[in-house]
Amino acid sequence: MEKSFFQQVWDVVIKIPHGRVTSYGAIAEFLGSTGSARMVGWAMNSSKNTPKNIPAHRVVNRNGLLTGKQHFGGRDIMADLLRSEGIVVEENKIVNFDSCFWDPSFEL
DNA sequence: TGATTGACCAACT
DNA sequence: CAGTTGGCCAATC
Repeated sequence: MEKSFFQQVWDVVIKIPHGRVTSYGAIAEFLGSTGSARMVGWAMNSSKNTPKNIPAHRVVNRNGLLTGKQHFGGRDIMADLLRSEGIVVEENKIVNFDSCFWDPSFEL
């Protein structure tokens, strides 16, 4: 059985270290194409459809902006979760994004 | 069953 | 500098 694109995304996101973040494009590129970045977002949306707990709050856009925070059910749930992990978030974006950025192709 | 959208990114105009 | 297009895969209308 071959994993679908979504399952591969989940597998990578789950392996993100605590207190670390990554971008949709990084995951998509790791999987093969930057064009699949949109699918990563969809995978997050479907993440609730899987028994695995997907730390989608650790996945942000290329600018470190919390684009999908609105999908967390609340307004600043995503930012609050990131702050809880030691990540500095301000105005819906990660301040030290460059410091806590995690590249799947680099550490995985 | 075909067309559109979707939490993106990069390049082109 | 800002707006548009192409790309990728899957789900929803």
